[in-house]
Amino acid sequence: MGSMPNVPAASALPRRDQIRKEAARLFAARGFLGVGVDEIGKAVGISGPGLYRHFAGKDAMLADLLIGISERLLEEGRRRAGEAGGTDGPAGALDALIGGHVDFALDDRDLIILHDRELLHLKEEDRRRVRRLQRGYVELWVGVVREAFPPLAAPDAEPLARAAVHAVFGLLNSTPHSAAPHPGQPDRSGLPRDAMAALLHSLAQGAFAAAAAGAAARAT
Amino acid sequence: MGSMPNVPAASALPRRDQIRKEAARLFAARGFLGVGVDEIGKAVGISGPGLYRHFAGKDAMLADLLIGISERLLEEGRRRAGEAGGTDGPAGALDALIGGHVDFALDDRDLIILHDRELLHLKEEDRRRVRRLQRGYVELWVGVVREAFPPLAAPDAEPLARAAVHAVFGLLNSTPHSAAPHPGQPDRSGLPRDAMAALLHSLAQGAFAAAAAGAAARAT
DNA sequence: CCCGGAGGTTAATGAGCGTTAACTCCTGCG
DNA sequence: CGCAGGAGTTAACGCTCATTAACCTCCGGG
Repeated sequence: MGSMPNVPAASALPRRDQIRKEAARLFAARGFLGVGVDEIGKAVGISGPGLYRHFAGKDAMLADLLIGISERLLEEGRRRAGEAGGTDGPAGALDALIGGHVDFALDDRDLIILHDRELLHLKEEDRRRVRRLQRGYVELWVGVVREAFPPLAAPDAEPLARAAVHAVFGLLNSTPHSAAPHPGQPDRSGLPRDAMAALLHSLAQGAFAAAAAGAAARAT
Repeated sequence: MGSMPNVPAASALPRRDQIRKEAARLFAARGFLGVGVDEIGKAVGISGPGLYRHFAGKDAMLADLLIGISERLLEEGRRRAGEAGGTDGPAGALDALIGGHVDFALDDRDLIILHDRELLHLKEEDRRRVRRLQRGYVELWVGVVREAFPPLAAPDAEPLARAAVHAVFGLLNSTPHSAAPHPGQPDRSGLPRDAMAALLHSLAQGAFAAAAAGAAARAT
């Protein structure tokens, strides 16, 4: 049990991580139900049921991916918001949240796609777990946004803030759609990565600002 | 062939439309590959292969849905933008486009979900057709947005404008995620429909305004 | 030296599912 | 009346696919 597994150093990644990566790519490209285990096996150089030495089943792979990304999002979000919030106040915290999510959307496109596309193929228990993590992430954002934009801090503006956060997630997660299907990680529709990141950042901030302005106007 | 089909008047909808509606609902809820033809049949009161009297196959149902919504989006978009653009200029045209898309997202949630979730399950030919329609729709928006926001009209700001449009689509199409899975069409997370529509409208405008401001700043 | 377990392999199993075949049943029309 | 054809039904076929079984092969530590 405790024996150190000899690292082949040929693949740089442990088998399990290699499977994760390829499975994510395939699931994102053709959907969870659209890819067979043989295909995933072939992608990592073993074939078919050999995967069952590493995962309990196809469902388990998806669960692992979705739980993993949900945890990372929440954890990183808390960390960044906490750090930036301490030094730069709520506005800085929101900036940090946006920046973190943009990085995720640009660098882990496959997982972002799966994150809200394949949730329904999880078994009840795993689904609940992922949803709890997602809810926590949303709450984190809602709190920060309401601190950063006072008009949204009014008690009856809470549903508004929450809906705005959901909508901005949709905005930030849209990058997969504006990019080519599966090439490695090239620049997208003519925009270099940094320009895209800056654009998404601006769009998100502009959206929140507009929501706050609307709420302020409605509050008379 | 030309015989008028007797309308039973019990279902109000022709069989074909009834199938379309139920299929859209089921596909949106569980994914194209996740629902069987027997299930669709049961949803419309006939069972299993009876569907083949109305559609050539399961693929044909999905193709019908995706082509239909893509055509309606483009057609309605052109109509609204044309009308509003004539009287209220580019800003009015953009407003009309946003309003139209918001209506779609709120009233035809199932189709909006399918629209960018299940495109890959179409046969090459149908997929190309849908993509051509989608591209036309995007171009319509890009043109209007660039007219409405002069800083985006600069030649080198074109990729920026296109990316912004994609992102705003993501924002507007996000409503499915912030709502309950499948109940009829109730109010969503506490927000009445009109408030949600107004919010989405504000968010979209704020996002575009921010993109334009960013482009103006970058142009020195 | 051996032997135990990690990591694979191929073959078999069994369920699910899209589609087709072969029959009804009803209804409007000539 | 008779019959053509639209609309359904159930049964059967064929294929895919996740999972399991049975078997093999290294390799590191007692």
